[in-house]
Amino acid sequence: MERLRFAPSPTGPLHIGGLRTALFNYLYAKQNNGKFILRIEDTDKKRKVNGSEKHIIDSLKWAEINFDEGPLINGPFGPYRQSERASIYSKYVKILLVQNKAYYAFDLNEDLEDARKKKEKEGSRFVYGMNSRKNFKNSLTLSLEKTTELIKKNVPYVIRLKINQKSDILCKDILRGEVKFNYEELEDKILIKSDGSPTYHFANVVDDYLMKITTVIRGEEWLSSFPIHLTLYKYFNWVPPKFIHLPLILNPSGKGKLSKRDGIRNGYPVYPIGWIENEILIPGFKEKGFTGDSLLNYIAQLGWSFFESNEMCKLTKLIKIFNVENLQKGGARFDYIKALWINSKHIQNTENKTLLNHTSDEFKMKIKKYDQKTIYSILELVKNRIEVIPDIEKKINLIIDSPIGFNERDLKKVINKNSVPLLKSLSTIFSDEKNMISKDFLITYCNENKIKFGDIMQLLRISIIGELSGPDIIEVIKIIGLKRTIERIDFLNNTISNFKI
RNA sequence: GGCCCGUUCGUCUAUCGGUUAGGACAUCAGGUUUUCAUCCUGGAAAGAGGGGUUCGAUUCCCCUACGGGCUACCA
Repeated sequence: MERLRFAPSPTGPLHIGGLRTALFNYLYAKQNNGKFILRIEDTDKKRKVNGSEKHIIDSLKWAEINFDEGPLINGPFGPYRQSERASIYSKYVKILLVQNKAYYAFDLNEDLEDARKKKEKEGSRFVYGMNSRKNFKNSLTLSLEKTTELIKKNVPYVIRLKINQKSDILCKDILRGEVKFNYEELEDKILIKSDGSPTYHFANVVDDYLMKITTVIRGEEWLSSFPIHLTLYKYFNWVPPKFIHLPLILNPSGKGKLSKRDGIRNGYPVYPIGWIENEILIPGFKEKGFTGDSLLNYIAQLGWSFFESNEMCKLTKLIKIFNVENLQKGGARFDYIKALWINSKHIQNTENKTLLNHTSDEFKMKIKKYDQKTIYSILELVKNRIEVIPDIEKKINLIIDSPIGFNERDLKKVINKNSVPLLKSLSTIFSDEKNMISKDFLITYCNENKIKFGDIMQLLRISIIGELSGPDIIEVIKIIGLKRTIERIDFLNNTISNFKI
């Protein structure tokens, strides 16, 4: 059975790059009737951010990416927070230590820093590895007695992975084929930090093994540490899972990974749901009026494609059609305009009842006064003008509320010295019960009285909704009724009568 | 700088050696409409550059350029 995981660090809010990784893992798992696991990689206490784990879980929940095992719900391979698995890591690192595949290192940070700076001056990179570790203070250079003594004296130490082979290492990625690295350039990565906590590399591999992960789908930023991870599998004699390194989501300019700063600067969201920072809310896609389905639909097409690129897909369909073969290798730039377009398409394909469910409680109360048929017909009338969720209320309100004021620019455009008499006669003909108000009726009326049809329609439109653009005004009149139409015509007339033209 | 990954219209992408290089968003023009939006029709728009391999390369290989990732006791 396939078992996949999403393993974020709670160092801040989840962003859509992470959400996409979660999505692909989820799709692959579900497509194969497998399990999707959420594991919180909170090994770095210093970088842990309050509320982050909640944001991750809430975001997944909002997008309806449900995990089968994870914190809160648990499962057979828990705990699912790495901070709660300390004893496991120390048990496994001992195995490496005993087998001489890992070693203690007592170096001071300053010494390492100096070595780094020195190498940097020479124009190269410092690597704590097979060619340099002899110059440092570790259990490979110190005698056994000295090492035990230092440990006994509580001198801080880290445990490093020992890489000793002088050859290439071939790392197999399903998407990219075999990627070649050289062991000599690899660092003796720290496995256990001086505070006893594991680093990502170690905890991640141990947990993937223990949690029986079969396929790892993660971001390309992990490709360079891929050989370290495979070495760990080899040292433990474990069969590694399959690996897929996803291309990154780039910011719209293509310069660098999509980041929070870009989003704030350019006014688009980067988080699925909002995140509060310094007491201000950074809106997410949810707050901007996206549905979970449309966000998922959009990000699924960043770095992956399927035949009908213009087809709107819900999560259930994505599960069916997802395939690894169509994964892209190059980074994909984020395009908010396209995301917005997909959202509007999703909304327009959604049935009225569901759409109304998305509105505020206040609004739901408000529309209770109207019968359902009326509200549905209004919604049908305005549906193709809805791009984000808040538009639903806005567009319906435009019709059921009387305009509080008029758009001044539009008003100036249509009002002239004929407007007052025209409005008066409109008020009169709308009041006459004998008249069956329809488009044809108005056209005939215009022809008989030598009035431009457009003039009448524009006056009607601005009196009823307060501006010059909007849905079919005859339909609006049918919905709101003649009585209110007349009220609105009269109201406009009164308003402009006091106007200097 | 080093190591790794990548590169098809402005953007997301299709093409698994032979295509008038297709679609979508955006854009432009036209049509429908009382307006705007929707919708419909159409246009402009791409294989980074240079070498190979091949009867034939966007596709395979090499070099260069450009972009990205990594380069922490961060993940």
